[in-house]
Amino acid sequence: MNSLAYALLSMLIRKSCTGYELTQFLETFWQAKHSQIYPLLKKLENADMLTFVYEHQTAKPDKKIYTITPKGKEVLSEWIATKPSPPVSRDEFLIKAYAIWLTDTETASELFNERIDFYQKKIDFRKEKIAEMELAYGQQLLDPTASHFGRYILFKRKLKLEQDEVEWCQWVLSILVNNTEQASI
Amino acid sequence: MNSLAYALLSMLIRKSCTGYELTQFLETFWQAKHSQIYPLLKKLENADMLTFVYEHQTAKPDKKIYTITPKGKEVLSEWIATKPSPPVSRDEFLIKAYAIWLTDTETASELFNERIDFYQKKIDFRKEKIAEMELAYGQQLLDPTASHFGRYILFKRKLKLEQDEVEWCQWVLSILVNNTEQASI
DNA sequence: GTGGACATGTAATTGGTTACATGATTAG
DNA sequence: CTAATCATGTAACCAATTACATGTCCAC
Repeated sequence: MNSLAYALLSMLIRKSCTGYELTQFLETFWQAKHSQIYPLLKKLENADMLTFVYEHQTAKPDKKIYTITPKGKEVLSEWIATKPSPPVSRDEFLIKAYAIWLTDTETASELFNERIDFYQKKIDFRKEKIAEMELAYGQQLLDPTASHFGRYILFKRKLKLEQDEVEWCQWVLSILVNNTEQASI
Repeated sequence: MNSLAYALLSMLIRKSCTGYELTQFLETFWQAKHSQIYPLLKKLENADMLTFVYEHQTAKPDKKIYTITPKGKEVLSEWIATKPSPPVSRDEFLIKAYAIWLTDTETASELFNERIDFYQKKIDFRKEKIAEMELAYGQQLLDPTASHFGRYILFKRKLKLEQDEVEWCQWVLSILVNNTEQASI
């Protein structure tokens, strides 16, 4: 049982999903490719934590819809109370930012502008999803025992993070621009 | 050449270091254990991007002090201008936060309180380092061509991130507490 | 006609963690 | 006397990415 396994269980306890859906919606709190997810779902099924049914589709490939079992629920609930291992973040951009003094203003500005674009798209997506949730569930989102609570607080966290990233990039850009002006006087 | 290799080069271009030092100071923008770093330093040395000298120490093991070569500098500089791959973050706590509705208020509060402690320590450390930098280099930190610039902007970013994390945890805790009160009336 | 969404899987490789290994010094 | 810091390294294992593999439909 690795972290990804618990991540899958925590999504499936809210609603039954296909591996394809899990791959897409996992992004908020974990990242994994389908090549890691499909074998793991099979493993969890063998361990009696999941079951699945086929849904036949014409024109599209058949779906395998996975559902969590009582055993899966138990295993997940017990795990939540254990101490989480420290967060790991690996971001190539930060290496480049650290070494940004080696390059020219144009290259530096381009890097930061692309970073802004990248996060701006995330912000738009995030705001849309938050608005959808608030419209659909309203005050119920602030009930810690409701199944949408976790997703809601995570999206709020991510939005702040993404907005701060853009602000920070703009701050750095302002320094870069300011410096270029001074140099050309 | 993987991301870690560039992370090592970007540290070594600022000043020569031992593998041990690199392991410690890398934390801001990458994470790696010494078992990954030592073999990679050897590999970079074989590729003529690094050189090293032994520093004999009595009572402590000998040090290998690595220095970047002109080739290493060139390879690093060229890499900076290339498009960075998207950030990857894996945080077990977020899985637990997502599934927090499954547990009781006490367990949930403990998780969030421990998270606050974890980040508060980081904030203290970060503030100390920023203060040190500002004292030592002052306005020079805002010069994008100075070697401290990258480190400074990264620390500023990290501090904000860590402070926001604590604020968010406190917001969630306030919801949890508020809800417990209502339930017990 | 090309690329993307849908949908699932395996194989090969690289990246990263844990454990093994050594050894002196210092602080609690 | 136990744990932590300094200091470097290897081996075994697990986690994750990239590449291989298949097939239809729809939009541009």
